[in-house]
Amino acid sequence: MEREREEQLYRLQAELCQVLAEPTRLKLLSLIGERPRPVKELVEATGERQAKISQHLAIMRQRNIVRTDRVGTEVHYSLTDPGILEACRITREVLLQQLTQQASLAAPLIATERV
Amino acid sequence: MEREREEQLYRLQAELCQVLAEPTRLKLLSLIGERPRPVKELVEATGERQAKISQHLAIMRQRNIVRTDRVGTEVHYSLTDPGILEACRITREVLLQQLTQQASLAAPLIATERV
DNA sequence: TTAAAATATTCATGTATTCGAATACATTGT
DNA sequence: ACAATGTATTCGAATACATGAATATTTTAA
Repeated sequence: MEREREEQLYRLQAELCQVLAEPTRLKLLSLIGERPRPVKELVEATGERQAKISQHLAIMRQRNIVRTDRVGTEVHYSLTDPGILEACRITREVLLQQLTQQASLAAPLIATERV
Repeated sequence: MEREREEQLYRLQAELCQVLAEPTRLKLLSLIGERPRPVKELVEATGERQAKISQHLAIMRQRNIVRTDRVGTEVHYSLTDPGILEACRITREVLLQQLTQQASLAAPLIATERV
């Protein structure tokens, strides 16, 4: 039963990470993280089609990552838990670490330009 | 061009998160994070089939999340960058936050046992 | 050199995800 | 009530992903 519970947690954690596993959603989280935003603004800022943005927002709503409130005809999106930004930040950091590491591996090869 | 670069980064970040978006891989990262481990041990600890573990390890190898070195017939896996553990930790934390929040929302409903 | 142990790969298949296109829904102002 | 604006949903197609089964590869020890 303890095992079962642990697996359940890993499954949920994976689902959470799945939300972060899409470039458009990462961009949206970053934008919404700065301040609450109407969909219109998100569409504009990303340059993506409205339907696409709406779909991604729907996914994040379902996961309770974002919340909405209406302001007239607009729907404003904000983060349910700003902690998600930390997750974004860390993954970005790990990525950059990876990239610089790869770059420093590649540098000598580029410098000598030999195989 | 700046735009292009930013999109590229989001794409890579998403790919990194994709690695974290699978329960078995999260479990594996946790195990490997404790100390380097031979595949055998990972198979045993997870209770999953060897092929499955090997496939997930292959994915993480391709993404440079883990590295290997042979010790006799065994292949020992270790983390390339322990920073990835931070990412796991944060996402787990956000998840738990979410769960307790939902629980506290549900509690009054359960207490009164009414619809 | 062969057997055994440990690990990796390939292939087939079912399932999930993403996206565009079209359309529906909701709110406000007239 | 209607038009306009802003947002959401549905559907189909393409693609990606996870998994089991079978098989291959590598290393050691005999």
